Amino acid sequence: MDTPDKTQITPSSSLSKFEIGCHRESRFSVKRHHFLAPSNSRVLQSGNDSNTDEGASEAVQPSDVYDDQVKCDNNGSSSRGISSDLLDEQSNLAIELPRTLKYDFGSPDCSMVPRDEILKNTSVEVAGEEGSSLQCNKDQWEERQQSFENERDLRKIRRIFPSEESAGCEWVAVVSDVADLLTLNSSIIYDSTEGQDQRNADPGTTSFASAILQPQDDSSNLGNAETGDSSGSCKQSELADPITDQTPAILSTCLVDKLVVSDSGLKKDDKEEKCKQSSRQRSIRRRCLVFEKAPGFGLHLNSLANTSKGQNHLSKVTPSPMKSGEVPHDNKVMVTESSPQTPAAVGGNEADQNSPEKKRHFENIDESTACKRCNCKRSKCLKLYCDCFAAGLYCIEPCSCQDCFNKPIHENVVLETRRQIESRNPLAFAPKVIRSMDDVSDSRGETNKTPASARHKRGCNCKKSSCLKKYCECFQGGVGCSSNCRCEGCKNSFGRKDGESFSDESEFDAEALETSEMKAPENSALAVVVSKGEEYQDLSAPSTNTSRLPFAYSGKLLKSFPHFVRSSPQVCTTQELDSSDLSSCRPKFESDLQAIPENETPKVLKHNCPPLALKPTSPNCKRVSPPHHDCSSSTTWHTRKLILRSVPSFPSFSPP
DNA sequence: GAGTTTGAAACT
DNA sequence: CAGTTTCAAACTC
Repeated sequence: MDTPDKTQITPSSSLSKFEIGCHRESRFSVKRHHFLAPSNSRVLQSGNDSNTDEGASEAVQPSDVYDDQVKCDNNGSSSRGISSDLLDEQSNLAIELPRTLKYDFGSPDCSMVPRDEILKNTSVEVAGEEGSSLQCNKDQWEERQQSFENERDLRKIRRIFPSEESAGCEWVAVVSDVADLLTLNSSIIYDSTEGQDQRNADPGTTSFASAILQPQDDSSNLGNAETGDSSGSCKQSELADPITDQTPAILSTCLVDKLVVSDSGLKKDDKEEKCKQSSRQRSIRRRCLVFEKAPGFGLHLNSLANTSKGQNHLSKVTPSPMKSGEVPHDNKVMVTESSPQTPAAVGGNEADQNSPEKKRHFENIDESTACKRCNCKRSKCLKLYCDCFAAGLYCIEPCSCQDCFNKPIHENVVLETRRQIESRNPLAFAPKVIRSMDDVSDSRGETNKTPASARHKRGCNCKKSSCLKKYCECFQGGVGCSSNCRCEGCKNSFGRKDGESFSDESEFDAEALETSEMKAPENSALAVVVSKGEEYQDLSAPSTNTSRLPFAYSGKLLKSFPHFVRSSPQVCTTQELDSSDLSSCRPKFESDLQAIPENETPKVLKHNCPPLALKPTSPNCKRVSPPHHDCSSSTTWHTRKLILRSVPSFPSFSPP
């Protein structure tokens, strides 16, 4: 039998430890995924050498993770397969144990003494009976699943679990509390974790997240089906603890376990069933995590613009449907995420929303447009031609691109390409549209109707479209043209640039605007940065500032949310933001959002934090409101939040 | 769905 | 920096 030796485990153990401190969300997801892989057996051997830092980095290498991910996917033994019905109870146990052990073990500050004991016991038993092989391929894994010895191991493990449940209640509760804290108030995340969270969105995280999404369609469905009617509590945990999904696996796991453990009324069989469900639920959680991460990058309209006109702002933020790996939970997740404080917002239709079809119906989203996806054929999605790439997002299955390299598995290529592009144009990946409250009264004397004087970063160069079609980036972004534009015959309904005038203002309003409303910003692929005061004011007072953009972001759709790619960090304080020169400053501002120095409160937060409204008080409170008037604010806000947390510079592996 | 138009991005 | 080419989205039919 293939049993990893402890030396191999060691790194993992120390790794987990490290991860908890520095890369909670993502790393954990990564690890967990690992565990689901056939080769996860090695985890079982996680010995006590948690002190061994050596090799930790190696184990943490995103590339490694991705590689594993790829392997898993390729050999058909993805987490999906394991977490699904294919495995019996024992399998689930075998899988869960490592996961639990690892995290528990690695968690330095987690009061899991009981589990340490368990770990030791488990480690000894499992490792002792099994061989010392370092590798465990699928076949071996399967064989192992069938072996009597393995069953015996599992039985032993099972014997451990019961006591663990009770013994672990304490730490579970602790962790769960933490998770709750994380969930209850997004702002706490910043306050309490500061630098840590900043690292959450390292490339590895997002990349990995992206990677794990695709193969989970089945499990997704499974989970959906199961949670849809059988585990209301589970769903609640997901809905009520959106952040938890991003939190370390231990948190998620704990929560799940908590559900089981806390349910004293359950019989053993019920608990076992719960246990199985837990593993499946974890799969769901991973997906959730993915989605949370996905929209993290920048305020691209890809993410913002697609808010529904209707009541359903929640759904608007819904990540685009994942192709084959479709994750029906995406909507739910996003909803949860977008309005963590308002479960009621979704609670009412929770069950219904779990159904993709019903959710879509609920969302009232045009399927065909709800998911914007690229269709690159020759750029390999590694050029700005690609909307996904340009938006700092990974392509996902819904994309129809060919020879796409903009995927997590090609992370290095993507990052390198991005680096090169940024070297040429530091603002290449910066949001294209800047919105500033201060800019309301256009000092340039432009006849602009765009609320809050949103402006395209570079301006357009339209010649024939009269800036009335989506060919025009200004129009597409729902902003008026400015002096930065070199357009000819500008008739931008959002505001024409200098020197351009409408022969008939009424015509403008009635026709151009109407046309705009029908076509423009719905699927805007442009990125938007809300700067300075408006960032908050506009958000909190959606109906006022956006009056001029009746349709600006009322688009029904949301571009898909391929996973964002970390953007290079830039530094800029909001103080540097001068309303008169937002264009030049924007990048810096953006960087504040995207790249928060580790262990340091982002300046943007220090200076503008107030509003940061990081403390959404009401579900309906419109925090960030891109132009659309609907309630997507909370969602948008969430996006902002994610940005702050998830666009860190390269993670620092230096211990705190 | 195929073909055309358009303008940004990339290239020279 | 300007001109040209490439590219993919937007648009039209």
